[in-house]
Amino acid sequence: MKVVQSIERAFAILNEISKSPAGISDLSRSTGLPTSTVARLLYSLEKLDVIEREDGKSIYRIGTSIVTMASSVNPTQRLLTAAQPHLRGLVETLGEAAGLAIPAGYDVHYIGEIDSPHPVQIRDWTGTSLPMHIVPSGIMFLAHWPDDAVEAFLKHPLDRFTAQTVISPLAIRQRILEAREKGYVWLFEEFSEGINSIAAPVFNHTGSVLGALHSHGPSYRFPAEGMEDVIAQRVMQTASSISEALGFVPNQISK
Amino acid sequence: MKVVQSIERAFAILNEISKSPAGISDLSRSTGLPTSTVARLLYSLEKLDVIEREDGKSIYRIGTSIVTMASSVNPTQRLLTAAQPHLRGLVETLGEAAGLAIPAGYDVHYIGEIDSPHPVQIRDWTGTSLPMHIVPSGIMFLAHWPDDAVEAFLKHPLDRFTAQTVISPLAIRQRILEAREKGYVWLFEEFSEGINSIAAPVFNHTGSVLGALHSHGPSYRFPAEGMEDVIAQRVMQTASSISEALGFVPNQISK
DNA sequence: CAAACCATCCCATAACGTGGGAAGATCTAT
DNA sequence: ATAGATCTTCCCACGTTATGGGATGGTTTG
Repeated sequence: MKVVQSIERAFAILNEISKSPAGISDLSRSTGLPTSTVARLLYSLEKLDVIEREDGKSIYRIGTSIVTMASSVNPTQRLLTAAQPHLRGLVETLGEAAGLAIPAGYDVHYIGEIDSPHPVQIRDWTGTSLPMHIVPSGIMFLAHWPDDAVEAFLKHPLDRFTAQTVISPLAIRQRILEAREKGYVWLFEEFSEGINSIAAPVFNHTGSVLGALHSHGPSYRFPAEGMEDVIAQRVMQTASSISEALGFVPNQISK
Repeated sequence: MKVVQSIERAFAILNEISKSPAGISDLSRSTGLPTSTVARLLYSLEKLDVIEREDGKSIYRIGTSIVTMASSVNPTQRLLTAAQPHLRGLVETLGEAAGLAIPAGYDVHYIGEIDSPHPVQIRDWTGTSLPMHIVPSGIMFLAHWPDDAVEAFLKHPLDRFTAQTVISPLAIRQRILEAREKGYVWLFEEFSEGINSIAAPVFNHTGSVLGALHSHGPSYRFPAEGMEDVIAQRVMQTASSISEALGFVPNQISK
């Protein structure tokens, strides 16, 4: 089937406008369309509240209807969709499960995962929640909280899950600093004996932490000897790609 | 000029989808368009990343390109545009200046105003900032902060601007409670001798406070004898209309 | 003050979107 | 399991509808 021409053109124009507001002839040049065509499309879009302009002026910008539509999308849903292909890629290169989590109070909530191809694999945690201090995604979330919020967290009871679970506020603070600096965290058998895992943060377009990407596997094979750093790089890189897919611009200079 | 048919139809479909994701025949029914037409438009929109669907399924929902476009709009800009007609209306009915402000740290930042038609009028504060405790918009912002944030605010030095300025933490706490309950605040000559003002909050689509609407005038005529409540109602009503224009749904039931 | 630029409007032309309908896919009820 | 109901996808002849050249008038620039 063929894409309807006028719609394709309308969205070409919209994309230009969203990059930076512009007038008819600017848009005619940037899209390569005749001015009369651009004028007609702009007229239509304006009538439909898709774009707007200052009363007299003829500089068009994105209008209310776009914002309204966008506000109807569930951020979690969006994270999942945007991340899907990247998750797949990560699972393929690592050979281990990879998934996504979002913060929910003092817990980490698992929202999606792609399982490892290995016959020996970790169960899928999707839909469940775990305390922040026992999983790397949680440490990553804490690392992006203001200090007083972290202190409040450290004051509430911190359960021990395995012999390795770190529950000392001092050690957790240290670990948070390290997470901030490195951009990832490894946790070894702190939630469950025999499971190691790593996580890196995913940012939304405003630069705040929307969720975390993690990968985990049985400790006998994950991470493979001396591969901690290589894996960390891959995970961070994948997390960055997801952030970018969500509109996050790295090294953003706030205006 | 005439609105381009396919574009009009495409956005009719998009609006339906943003209300709730749907398939071809649902949309055909809700828009009154032939299924083949809907199918073609959906195909086009999907190719352009305006809508998306789960791999196999055919339930369409709003896609990345819409969200990306929307994320490019400056919330303050949007507030100003959406509020414009409502501000005008308020100035007309009250006969006094009305404007908008947003929170900025412990200050209130004035972003726009429409002046009173009176020859005797207050200067336009657009672009300037004032401490929260001396203007009603500021009290309104404080009223929507969590208690511990308010306490932190009250601990920092609170300057006196006029003989009437309330700087006692106790009195400000009281005033905040009243603001929460009533949904508006009057302040009488607390920022400057001879100026009275009132403010009400404006919410965004998530229900958080985006800014505040205020109106002010010379104290010798504003508010007119016994009109405090009537004016308050008008201001609150206008603020609500602006909130709704921004996608805020009153009495929202979170799902 | 002229030249360059821009938004808007008009209209003849045919390209393009349209929608009926068929075929295939999927779901539902018994 | 099976038939019917319902849905999505595909095709194609038709003519409605989008198109773009160009003219007009307004605005900015040098």
